Amino acid sequence: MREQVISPFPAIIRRYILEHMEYNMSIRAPEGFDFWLTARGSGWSVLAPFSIDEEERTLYRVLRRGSGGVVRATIRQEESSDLTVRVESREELNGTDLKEVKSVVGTCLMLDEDLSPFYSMLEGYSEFSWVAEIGAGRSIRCPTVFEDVVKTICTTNASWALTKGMTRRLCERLGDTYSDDSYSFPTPHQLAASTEEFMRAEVKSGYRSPYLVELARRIVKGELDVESWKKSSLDSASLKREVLGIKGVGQFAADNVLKLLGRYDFLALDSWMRRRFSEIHGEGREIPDAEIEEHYAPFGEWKGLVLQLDVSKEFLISRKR
DNA sequence: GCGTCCAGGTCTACC
DNA sequence: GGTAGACCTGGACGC
Repeated sequence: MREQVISPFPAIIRRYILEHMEYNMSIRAPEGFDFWLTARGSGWSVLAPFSIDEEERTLYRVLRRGSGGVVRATIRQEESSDLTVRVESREELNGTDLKEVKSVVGTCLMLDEDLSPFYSMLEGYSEFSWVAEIGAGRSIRCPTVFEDVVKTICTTNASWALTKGMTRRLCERLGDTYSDDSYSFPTPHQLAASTEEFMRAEVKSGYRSPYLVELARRIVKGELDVESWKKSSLDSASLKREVLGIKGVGQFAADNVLKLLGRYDFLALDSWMRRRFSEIHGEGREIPDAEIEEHYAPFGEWKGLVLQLDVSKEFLISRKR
């Protein structure tokens, strides 16, 4: 559908509107899936090239297709359970392109993840009955493991404002341009072609810069296949050892990457979680990690997710429709 | 406006 | 195996 718009915008904007194509699709969501709770409940949804509109309850994502073109997806959920996805592109898209976008959206929203075993396990814990009631437990992940790892490294030893700044500049400086203010996330090749000096000066990723460039270069050289982790047959402890092989990835970051791979065996404790746990369960006193570990041990392979929900309970319930 | 302090995880060297 | 110090940015705060 080509839009014909007569607008007061400057020429460059008007040309953009006249040239972009729009496609609308719907995606069947799993039973009880709450799109906005999932999108707003995850910090990932505000890290470029994701963005959200609180008023419209909309998630945006700029993405680079396998063939190289850049599109922007606008994702919402109306009253029905179906998700609506509007895809904007400056090139004509065919069925294969749209199928690719649909698949990426499914990956980002973890639509393929079955949480019913998790909800069944929680049935024995009345203090967590709210989790299944509101359909909590899902979050946003990136289209690639590479992007998830890069962003996780950008969260380490950084305030949230700094993390947001680093990821935004990564897209602006190294990604592909979709419009004046939206860019795709750089591919491993794009990041590998950068330098530590450029990253320090332009992305302001500081001492993380050599780690990020090295990660991308190892992937490009074929020394490291992080995408294979999605379907790895390794047990979580062995997979975690592999993740820890990336420079810049320590205990917290490795646990977080595993969570994004759908494995919740580890806690991914950061300073905010420790503080929240202390407020909720320790009357503000400092609590050793071993004690937190012990607290969630009964939840076994789900303990990381239970901790995450436990410390975010108020926020999640307040975001529920 | 400037300087100082602090928060935020990981790495490396050292014991 | 455990610990101390360095790494870097941006926000808060005091002057």
